[in-house]
Amino acid sequence: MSTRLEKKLKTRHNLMSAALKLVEEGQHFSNVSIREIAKNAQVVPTSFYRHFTDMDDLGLALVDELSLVLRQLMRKARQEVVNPKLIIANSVALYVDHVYENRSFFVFMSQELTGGSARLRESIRSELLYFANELAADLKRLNLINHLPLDIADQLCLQVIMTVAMNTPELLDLDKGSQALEKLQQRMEIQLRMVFLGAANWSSSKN
Amino acid sequence: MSTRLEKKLKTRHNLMSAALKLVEEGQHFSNVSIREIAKNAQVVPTSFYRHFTDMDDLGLALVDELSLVLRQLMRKARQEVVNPKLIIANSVALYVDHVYENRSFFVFMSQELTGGSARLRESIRSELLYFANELAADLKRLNLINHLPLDIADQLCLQVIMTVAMNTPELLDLDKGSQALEKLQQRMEIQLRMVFLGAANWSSSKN
DNA sequence: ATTTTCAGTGTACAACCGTTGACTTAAACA
DNA sequence: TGTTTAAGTCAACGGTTGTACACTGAAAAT
Repeated sequence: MSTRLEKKLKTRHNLMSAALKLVEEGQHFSNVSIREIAKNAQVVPTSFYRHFTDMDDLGLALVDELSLVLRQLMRKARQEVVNPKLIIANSVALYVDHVYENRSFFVFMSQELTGGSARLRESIRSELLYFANELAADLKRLNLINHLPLDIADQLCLQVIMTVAMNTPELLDLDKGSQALEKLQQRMEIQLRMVFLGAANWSSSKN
Repeated sequence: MSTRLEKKLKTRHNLMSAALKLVEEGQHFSNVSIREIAKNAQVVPTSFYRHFTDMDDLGLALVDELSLVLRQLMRKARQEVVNPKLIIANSVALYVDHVYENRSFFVFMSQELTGGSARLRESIRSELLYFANELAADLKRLNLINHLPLDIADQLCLQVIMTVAMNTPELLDLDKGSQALEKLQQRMEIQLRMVFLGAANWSSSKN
């Protein structure tokens, strides 16, 4: 009924999902045990080693999946070509939605960006950097930052990504319909607008 | 030779230092065990409970000490009243120095800002918020942001703090004299200048 | 049809964990 | 001087951990 490879991949996926689930439930990734993961994946503990050498190994695999989640977000954003006037507010709303839809991934990312092993941190950072470059390409394509010097445009996009990432841990602590979330969302919009405004006025300043 | 209270406080301090040391050595705070801390503090494990009910309790005590470290930074910054033209570059350099001088605290703060228990996270966030308000008061006193609307000034200061905090994890991964550190420092300066520039041009924009 | 491969099983062990309760002993107190 | 207080000790518990090793059984390869 199912090939061996299919079964293996399925178990692998179950292990990763189990880890993610435990992280989403509040545990720190470095505190999740192999046995706990195996139990949640309905597999005996030693089976873990058939798929990953290490928890770090599993973490890196999760980062890879994370990149898919980010790419998916990018695609959603591209489809919603809107009035440039509202692009910031819309993008923030889109992001917030995406975070709630893929909560566990963003919990994992936020945690490991600052707390994980050196390799995991590095891995996530380079993922964000890649994402920033994608954003830069998109904004250029939409003629939104063409008037800026190239290095300033890149810097701007990196800062946008970092600003969003920086607000994510707090975002993850708030309930979906809450007033606090509304406030945070507004704050993100203001921060982004400030950054854009700063970039726009960069050349005209005496730097 | 020494009062009972002195001895107690000393042991308490040893426990906190031991925890901090283990965190600095690469472990995540939530992964540090009471026994390990006790061993490093040259005390029997059960002695831990004479001082803290919990690891969370110890964590909150560390946040309190952290606030002292931040206040100390603020004081240093106030003494260095410099040419406003260079204030950003100087402040960044000052901050970087302070981070290297109090490495373990900033490792702890970075970790727990995103990864710790809900209470710890909240505690550190409010610490940063307090710090942002202090900064706002100082900048107003120096007539550096007096021309801005009050809410924008506050928003600016919060964003400055968040920008610095956001870059700290990466800062902690770099060696003191390295070229990568130099680059990061420059990036922080640019980011801060962008934010200031954005705030300065806020009113004149159509918001 | 027979052999090989290998994902998943089961057992086992030594190390570590948090926390308990009863104890010692020296400083603080009356 | 005698009594109280409480920081630090000690032994012990039940539970969890990572991982080694030998195994099974069905899919894949021959």
